[in-house]
Amino acid sequence: MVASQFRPDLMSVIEDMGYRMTQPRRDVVKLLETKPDGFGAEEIHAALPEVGRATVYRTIRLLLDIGVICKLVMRDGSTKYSLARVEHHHHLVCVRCGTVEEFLDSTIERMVRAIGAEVSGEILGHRIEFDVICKTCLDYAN
Amino acid sequence: MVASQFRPDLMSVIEDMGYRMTQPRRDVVKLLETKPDGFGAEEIHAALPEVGRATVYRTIRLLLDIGVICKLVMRDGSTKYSLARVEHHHHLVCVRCGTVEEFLDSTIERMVRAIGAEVSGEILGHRIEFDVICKTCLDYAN
DNA sequence: ATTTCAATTGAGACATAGTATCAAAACAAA
DNA sequence: TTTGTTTTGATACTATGTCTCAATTGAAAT
Repeated sequence: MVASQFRPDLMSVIEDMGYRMTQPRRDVVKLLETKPDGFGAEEIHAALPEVGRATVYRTIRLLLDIGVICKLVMRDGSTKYSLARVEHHHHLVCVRCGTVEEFLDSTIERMVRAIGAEVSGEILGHRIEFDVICKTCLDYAN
Repeated sequence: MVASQFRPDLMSVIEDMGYRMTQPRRDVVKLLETKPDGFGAEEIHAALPEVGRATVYRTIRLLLDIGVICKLVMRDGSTKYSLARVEHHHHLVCVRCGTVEEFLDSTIERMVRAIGAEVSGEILGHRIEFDVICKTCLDYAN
């Protein structure tokens, strides 16, 4: 099951957390919201010359802390950030076109619980990413 | 089920792949084999002043390519490398003491197949890491 | 044992991603 | 409008890794 597209306005989330509504933050957030397939920090910085590099990184870190975006490590080791539409999910990353799709699956959560029972320690969290070739790319190849 | 400790000699794997047996490679590999809980590149470089930094990184990349070590991304975003005792496995990383345990589980592989049937694209690979508090650390806390 | 030559090395420059510092500017509450 | 805290931008710095290139080395062929 693919995650729904619903997502509250990011800027109001920042406000609700007690952070200030500044112009640089508005600029960064507004741009991020146009990137459904994830984004890199330098890409954002390049697109917003009026916002300092440090501020771009600080805003990304802030959004990560709040939990409204997540950090993805690609197969090639590079980093991408992606809007988090739902709280807990995993990612399907297309290795051909780079699109990132959120993935919700009760199978995974059942599995995590099953493994929790098997291992001797205590499971705190997990990171799961699937490398795929998405439908669009598959179709295009044929 | 935790992966077995068996592993062929790394240096002979390099040789078998047609790469040269050089002194720097021997030094790096010999050191890695003493690190069951993973290692960082700079840690290896610092411990081997007679081997150039580039060579340390090159050797690590070589071992990654061959598939005898794997790259782990920790919860804090830092990178660690870890000996791969078995070909396909996942990791249990203790967030307290840092030990890395390999993990083999048919549940995971069944799950991956099940998800493959659900998604529209084609699954090529996956990365799965569990953050845990290992038995030793749990016991120590009590 | 010596030659040969591609593979490998070390030094150091470069690249990339991100953090720290700190004076100046901008919010927002009073 | 004042005030005091947050936030910012410029820039230096750190960490991790790659690239370049002349010099060296391993090992295969003599």
